[in-house]
Amino acid sequence: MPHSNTKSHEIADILRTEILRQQYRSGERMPSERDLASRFDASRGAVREALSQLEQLGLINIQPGGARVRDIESASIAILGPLMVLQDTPDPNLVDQFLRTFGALAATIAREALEKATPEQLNRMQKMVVSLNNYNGDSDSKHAQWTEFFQYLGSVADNLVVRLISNDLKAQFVEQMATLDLKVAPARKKKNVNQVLGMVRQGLSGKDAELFFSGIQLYFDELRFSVVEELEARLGNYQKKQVNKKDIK
Amino acid sequence: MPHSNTKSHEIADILRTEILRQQYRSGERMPSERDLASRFDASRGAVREALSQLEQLGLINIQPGGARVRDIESASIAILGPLMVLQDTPDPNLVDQFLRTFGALAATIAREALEKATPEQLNRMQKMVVSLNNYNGDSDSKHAQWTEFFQYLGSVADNLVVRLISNDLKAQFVEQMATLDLKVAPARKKKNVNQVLGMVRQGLSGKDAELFFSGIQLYFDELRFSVVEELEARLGNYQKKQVNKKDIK
DNA sequence: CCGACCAATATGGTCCGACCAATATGGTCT
DNA sequence: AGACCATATTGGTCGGACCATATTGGTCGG
Repeated sequence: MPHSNTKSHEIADILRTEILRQQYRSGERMPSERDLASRFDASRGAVREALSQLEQLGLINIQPGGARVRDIESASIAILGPLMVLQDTPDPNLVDQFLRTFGALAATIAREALEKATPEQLNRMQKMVVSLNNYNGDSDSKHAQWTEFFQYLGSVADNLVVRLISNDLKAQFVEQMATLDLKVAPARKKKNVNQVLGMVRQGLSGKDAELFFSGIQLYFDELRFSVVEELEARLGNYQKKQVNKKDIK
Repeated sequence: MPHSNTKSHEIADILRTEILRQQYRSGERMPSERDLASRFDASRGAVREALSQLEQLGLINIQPGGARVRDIESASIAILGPLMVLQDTPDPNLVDQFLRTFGALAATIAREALEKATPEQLNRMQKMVVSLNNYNGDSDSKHAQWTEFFQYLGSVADNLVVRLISNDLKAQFVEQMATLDLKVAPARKKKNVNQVLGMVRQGLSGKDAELFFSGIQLYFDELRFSVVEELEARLGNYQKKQVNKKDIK
C-alpha cells in the first residue's frame, strides 16, 4: 500500500487521479499552490510536497509563474498502476499493451536466464516445469507455480534493468489482474497450454534459448488473448477506443 | 535539461548520487532533515521536498523517526539514468542488461507495428528499410536513420506502456550512448548487418511478424555485443592508469 | 485599431519558528 | 538477559513572511 496517511500523499493521490482523468487540460496551468492549500485545507508546504511528487511522476512541470500539466505520454511508468485502476474494469487496450510488454520482458529474462544458468539452476528449472506439467491443482495454485517459476528465472538472470521496470509495472497491476482475470486463463484451450509447456521443456533440456524464449512469449500471448477477450466481454461493447494521436516528437 | 536550478532539486540530485554510490548503507537511517538542512545551508522545507522526490524514486522510506535507505533493487526505473552516468565509463554489465531490455521492447514494438500497420504505413516502413540498405552516409546518419525508423515503428504500434518505459530509459542514457559508443556500431562485421537488414526486409514484405521481430532483436544483439566489447576494452585501458578505483561487488 | 511598453499583481522558491504525534533511544527495573 | 518506560529525536504540518520572476492588464503612442 503506497498510502502513507500523510496529508501531502493524500493530496498527491487526489491530484494525480484528477490529472489522469484529464480534468486539467494538457499544457494548462494548475491551480496555484495557495488555492490548492485552501481547497485541501492544508498548508502550502504540504501542497508543495505533493506537487513535487507529481513532478517526479512527469505529470506536471513546476515553474515560476505556475505549474503546467504535461502530456500523459511523456510521464513516467510509475503512473501505469494508477492509470489501470482508474476504472473498475481496466481498459482492454491498455491491458493488451501491458501484457505485450510484460511478456516481452519475461521472455528476455528467460533467454538471459538460460544463457547464464549453472547446471544446478538448469536442473531446478526443469523440475519446476515438470511440476507445472502435472495438472494437479486449481488455477490459483497453477498461477502461483508460474509466478514462482518466473521469479526464479528473474533471480537467475539477475537483470537489474528488468527488475526495476517490474517494480513499477507489478506494483498495483498484477494484483488486480490476479483478482480479476485469473479465472480466464485456464479457460484457454488445453492444446495451447501443452504447446507452451512443450516448447519450454524442450528449450530447457536442449539449452535452446530461442525455443525457450518463444515458449515464454507464447505463454504471454495466450494469456493476453484470453484476458483481453474477457475484458472486452465484460465491457459489453465492441468499441475500440482508438486514440488517434499520431504525433512524432 | 532536468535541472531546474532550484535548491530542492540540487539537494535531491546530490543525495540521489550519494545513495546510488552506496554512501548510505541500505536499511540505515539517513541524516535527519534538520541536519541535512544545516549541511546544505537550506531550510527544512527545501530538504523535505528533496526527500519527497527521493521517496518517489523508491530510494528511501520516510517515516516518523527517520528516513531509511531502501535496497536499490526495489527502486524505480527513473534511477537508471543517474545510475549509468555515475562513472564516466558506464558499467558494461549494466549496459548489457539495458540493451537486452531495450532491444526486447523495440522488437515487441516492431511486432506490434507490423500487426497494426496499414498498407500505407507498411509501404513507408519498406522505404525506410531500403534507405537503410543504401550505404550512403557516415555512421552518424546511419544511426539517425535507425532512430527515425524505430520512432516510426513506435508511432505505428502506439503502445503507451512501452512509450512510458522509454521515457525513463532514454532520458539520460541514449544520449550518452550516442556520444560514447556510436563509433562502435559500424565496426561490426558487415555480414551481420546485412543479415539483419535481410530479415527486416523480408519480414516486412511478407508481413512475417516473427521474422521482423527476430531481425530487430538480432540488430540489438549485435549492437549489444559491440558496445559491451568496446566498454570492457575501455575499462581495461582505464584501469591501467587509475588503480585506486575500488568498486562494490 | 493595434502593437509596444510598463506597472500592478500573482506565483513559485525559500526561509523561520513553532507545535504535535510517532518513533527511537538509552537507562532502569525485574 | 529481557521487558519496560521516560525522554530526546524525528518527521508532519502549520502560519507567516520575503524575494525574484512570470503573468496580467492597462496605458500610451503609432
